[in-house]
Amino acid sequence: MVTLKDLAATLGVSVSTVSKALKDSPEISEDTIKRVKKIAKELNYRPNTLALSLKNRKTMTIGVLIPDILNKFFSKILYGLEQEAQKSGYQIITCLTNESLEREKKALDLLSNGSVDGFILSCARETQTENSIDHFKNIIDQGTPIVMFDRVANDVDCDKVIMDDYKAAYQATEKLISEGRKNIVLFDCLGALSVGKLRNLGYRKAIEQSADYSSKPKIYSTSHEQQSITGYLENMLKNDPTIDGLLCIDNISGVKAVGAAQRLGKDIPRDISVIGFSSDDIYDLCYPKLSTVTQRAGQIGQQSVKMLIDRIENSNEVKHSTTATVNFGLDLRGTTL
Amino acid sequence: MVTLKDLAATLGVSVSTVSKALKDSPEISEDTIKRVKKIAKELNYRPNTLALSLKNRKTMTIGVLIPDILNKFFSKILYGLEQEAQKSGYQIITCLTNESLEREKKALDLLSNGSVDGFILSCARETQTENSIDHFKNIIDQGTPIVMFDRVANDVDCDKVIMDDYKAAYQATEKLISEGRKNIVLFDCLGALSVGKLRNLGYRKAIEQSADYSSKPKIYSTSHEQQSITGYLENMLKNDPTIDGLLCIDNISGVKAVGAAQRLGKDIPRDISVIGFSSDDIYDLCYPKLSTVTQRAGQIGQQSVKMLIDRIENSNEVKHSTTATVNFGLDLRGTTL
DNA sequence: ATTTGAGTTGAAAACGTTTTTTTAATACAG
DNA sequence: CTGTATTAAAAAAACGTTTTCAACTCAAAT
Repeated sequence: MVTLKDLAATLGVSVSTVSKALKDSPEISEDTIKRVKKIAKELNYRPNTLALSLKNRKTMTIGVLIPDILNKFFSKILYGLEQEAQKSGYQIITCLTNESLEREKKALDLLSNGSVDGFILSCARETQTENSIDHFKNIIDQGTPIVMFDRVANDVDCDKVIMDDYKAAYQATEKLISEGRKNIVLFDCLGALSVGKLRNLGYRKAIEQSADYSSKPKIYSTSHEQQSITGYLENMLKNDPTIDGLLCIDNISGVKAVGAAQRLGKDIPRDISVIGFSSDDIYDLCYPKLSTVTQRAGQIGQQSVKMLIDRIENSNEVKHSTTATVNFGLDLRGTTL
Repeated sequence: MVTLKDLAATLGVSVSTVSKALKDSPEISEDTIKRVKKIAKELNYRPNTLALSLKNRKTMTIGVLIPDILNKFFSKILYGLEQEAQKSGYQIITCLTNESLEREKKALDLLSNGSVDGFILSCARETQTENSIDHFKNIIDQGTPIVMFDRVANDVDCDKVIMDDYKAAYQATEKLISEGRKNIVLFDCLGALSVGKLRNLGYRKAIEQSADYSSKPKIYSTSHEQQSITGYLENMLKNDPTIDGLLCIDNISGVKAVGAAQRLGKDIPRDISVIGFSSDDIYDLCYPKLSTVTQRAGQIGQQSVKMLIDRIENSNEVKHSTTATVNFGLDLRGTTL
């Protein structure tokens, strides 16, 4: 690593002269500037980011906490975050919390000592189950801004980016009702996740509000172990054979449900309509293609970065927290009428 | 941010005393140590990582370059990397190169000024197409170690972690031959990727070497646009109706092929056997479940971290580059006999 | 009473920057 | 000539650490 000192030494001038020359300071003579730049290029000098960050108390780095990188929704988010951060010259340092509260705390702790200018995060499952929020509050009190997305903690005062999960489930359910379905079921393997609750609520509301629909809301739920989902769905469809509408509120079970129904000899979408939630290209993995509520993951990421950078770069202004809502899509493909 | 200076000021001692006290130096009296630690805890002092890195010329950070985070193989790798890095107290800073050579160069450039202790990367598609390697060599010459995984550049002298793609394709093909298949096709949408070439080679070799198999190798290839793959596969199976064995060498088209074959009225695995490549749980998204060559992505990640940290922490020793080969699995599920 | 030395503490340098303050040298006006 | 601008460069301080070395205090040993 070649430093200013090295340049100064080879040229026989002082470090400060070199530093100024490299930024075209008017204090330095044209000639010196030229010489300095020449040698800097020759020796491939590049300023040490660490030293700069230390000096400026600004790292141009965003800490990102992702609960589950294996979930495509989150990898898409990460993609959006990266894209947008890069535009403004920010780096991203990613920590995978793996749905664990402890790891979330650790990650926050590790980075909140000057390593990052702010955080963008989605709460770990455990964090939401236990409704733990003090660790967030500490960071914020300490002056480091946080933007939460998707799985947000309502009781923490910070900027948030969400999708209108309530409305999405509501509209998807409405669609099923409008098809004349009589036994519309919500399948939930999201556990205590905030988004799951909202989707449940939206479904219920749509069912209860509809004049054309006489049955009660009916929710099947199971824990989030992916392995058994296929089996669970098959049993569900076997034991409750009049199900003719199915809203799957997680990322993947829509596709599995289509397969399960077909194996039971059901014709899709004649006998049963299926709508999934997805940020994925997974809809193409069954036939007919899955109709989905589409989460605009990329947009959520972009929006989060914008809000965080705004906070960081205007940290002097006081401005109370805002919540941005990113639009969802209701993409009707082959599994609905 | 509370610093040593702050602690020193509140206690009326010097900064050096505080520093030493916090690390239980025998130079410092028991009493002082106690007082220092107490106040440090009270004020929630945490050492500034930036300052430490600058001082120690060691960042405990690994730069990771991922070509495509939307590819589950890579997200699994990232997961493995994180897990393993954490064990040794290393941070990971991720850059998504998005398959672009230019972004790969930029990322390397950005981080190779003291921000990271080493790199772990898989080459961008463009890098492999253009066979560009100088940017890697520069980094290495400069003294920063690189570990490459999966998509490696043969002409760069550095540690590498790969799967035996050649052998994997060979064995998968052998399996199809041993079923008595007569028209075994390889479907390739991997373009110029190094791993794709190896898989092609393995397939060819198995076909050509087999005494029981009379046809020539037959390879269908298309560009890597995911959208059209389903259609392409359907056409392929329609136009070449005697295909009875199919080796799909990318992550996703195996599932699509199963669907396509079924839509053409073929019974799987009676009429046609399908084997995919995967690091994914995607095998469960068709029925019967997809037989796959399984890439142990997590292991690849772990191994990469181990090798890099070994390099970093023993940078004094000269030791020539090694290539680790991580085992693959041949998981026969429902789409083979 | 002086020396030795152990036990504590503090000062200073270093890591690589930027920026403010000083210094030195030259040019010009009175 | 003297004093004052002007210019160009260097020195020093700062960011937050760690570490080496110096300094001081007090008691024990001579």
